[in-house]
Amino acid sequence: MEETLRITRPDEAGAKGFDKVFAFLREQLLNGTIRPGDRLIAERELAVQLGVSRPVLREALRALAMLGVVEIRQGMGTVVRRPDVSVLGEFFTFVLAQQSDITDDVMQARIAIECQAVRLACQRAMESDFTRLREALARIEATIDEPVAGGLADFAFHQLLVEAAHSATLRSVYSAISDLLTRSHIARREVVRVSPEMRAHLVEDHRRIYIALLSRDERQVDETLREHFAIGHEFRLRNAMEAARRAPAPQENTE
Amino acid sequence: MEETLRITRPDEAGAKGFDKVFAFLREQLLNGTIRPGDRLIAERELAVQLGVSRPVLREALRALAMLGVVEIRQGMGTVVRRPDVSVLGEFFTFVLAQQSDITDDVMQARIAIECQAVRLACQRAMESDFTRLREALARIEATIDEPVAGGLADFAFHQLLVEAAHSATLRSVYSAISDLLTRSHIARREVVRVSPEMRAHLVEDHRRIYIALLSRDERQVDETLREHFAIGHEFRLRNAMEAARRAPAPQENTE
DNA sequence: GCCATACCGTGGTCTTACCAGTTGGCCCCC
DNA sequence: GGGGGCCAACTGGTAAGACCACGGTATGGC
Repeated sequence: MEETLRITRPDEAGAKGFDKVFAFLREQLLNGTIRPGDRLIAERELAVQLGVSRPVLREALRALAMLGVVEIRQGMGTVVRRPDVSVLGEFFTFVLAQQSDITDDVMQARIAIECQAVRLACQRAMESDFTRLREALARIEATIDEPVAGGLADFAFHQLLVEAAHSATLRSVYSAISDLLTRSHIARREVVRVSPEMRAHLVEDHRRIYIALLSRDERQVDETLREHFAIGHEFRLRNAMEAARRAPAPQENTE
Repeated sequence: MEETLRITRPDEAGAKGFDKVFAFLREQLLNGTIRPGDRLIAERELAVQLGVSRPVLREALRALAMLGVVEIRQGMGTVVRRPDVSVLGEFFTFVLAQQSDITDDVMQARIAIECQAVRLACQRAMESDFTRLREALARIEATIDEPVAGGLADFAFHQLLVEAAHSATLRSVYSAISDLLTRSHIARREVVRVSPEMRAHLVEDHRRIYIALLSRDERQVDETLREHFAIGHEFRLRNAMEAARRAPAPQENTE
């Protein structure tokens, strides 16, 4: 599999050019050799040190900038950033532009994170978490008749569930995922009205989750949450069928 | 805010160079003017048409490639891709890498993904998935005495569990996470030996997961998997305490 | 008719030069 | 002596032209 190895082995790994540079920087960033806030050395010098031309180095830097790992500013230099979820906006825009059916798949990841989060929350949730959850519950109840505000309240509640786990990783992954789901909701805002029975059910459903979390029983809260998602899914399917002729449009305000 | 507009307005929007090119391609892609599967015109010609140099155009193309929107292949040309969630893996790798005490926290995300994956797998797993799981199981058994190979076999099994869910999103997130965990394992490879009783248990534990998946009972397979993780966690803690004086070093080969 | 080779188009890279913001120091003027 | 403006030396941003490496295709010999 090893191809005829090059005579002019430049310096290190088999990769060359862009791949080499990208891999190098990636490694430095992941290893912590280069840390957020650091300022990279100048492009010209860095290019020499890595044994590549400046354009190639710039390609790699642009790629990293696209991932939000570094920030390039003219005259200032290139500094390492701590990437946050804001970068995902660019990406999700492209994803949603072409495949709208991805939401179902992403939803699976959301359920995964959220269910694990509530389990963790059973161990780690503090009084302040419960307080905020109660407030969110009240807001869900108060905005039950408003499609937009109701959806936001709903989302806020679930967000707080994840916060209660006090896990930075779960929080990061979840926010990225929920960002995508939120965008898709907004994108297809040909709102299907929420039936009155459904509204009452929504409040009760979230309250049950809250109660389950209060008991700090991992299994119970997990299952309660899964039921909530299952019902939301079923409801979404029903709506999709009813409104099948104008668009495959779910509504917002279900979970 | 509009700065003193340039006399040499090149052609269109206020942006110039990279930004102009990126915005142009972005627009074309989102508008559907360029669709997935299409092949972009050659770099040289495209650069001329856009009124920029080739390196700049290449920077933009690399950026898009990083987002998974296009795929650049030497000799073939640049083709538009249907972006999928696989890009998230690259992103999460960077995001999660820079949170301080990764492993424990990331492990929670891993459990989250894997447990959801096996649940989905209960619905979607095909015969081929089971076949590969059986093979992985055999490999675990065969390499039970080899620390490195054993760890790989262990990892492969869990990887296959996620594959069986047939969810691109779960797969992407999982690969990013497991990549990080693998790194941390390698980083602290002052291997603590796996006790003999533990070895026998390992094989049996994975077999139980496989059996549970065979039954396609979501609850059961979820719980079996969680037990597996819990035992691995406990074992890791015990080892950490035993070897407390030289480093907080878990071993590889537990889960 | 088949296979090997040369050709052509593609991305991949290098080189060199110059343009454009930022910064900081130096000098001149007040 | 102090303050403000100018200039120089950074930094990244862009341009042009050449060449290399890879893939497919066409064309030649066999």
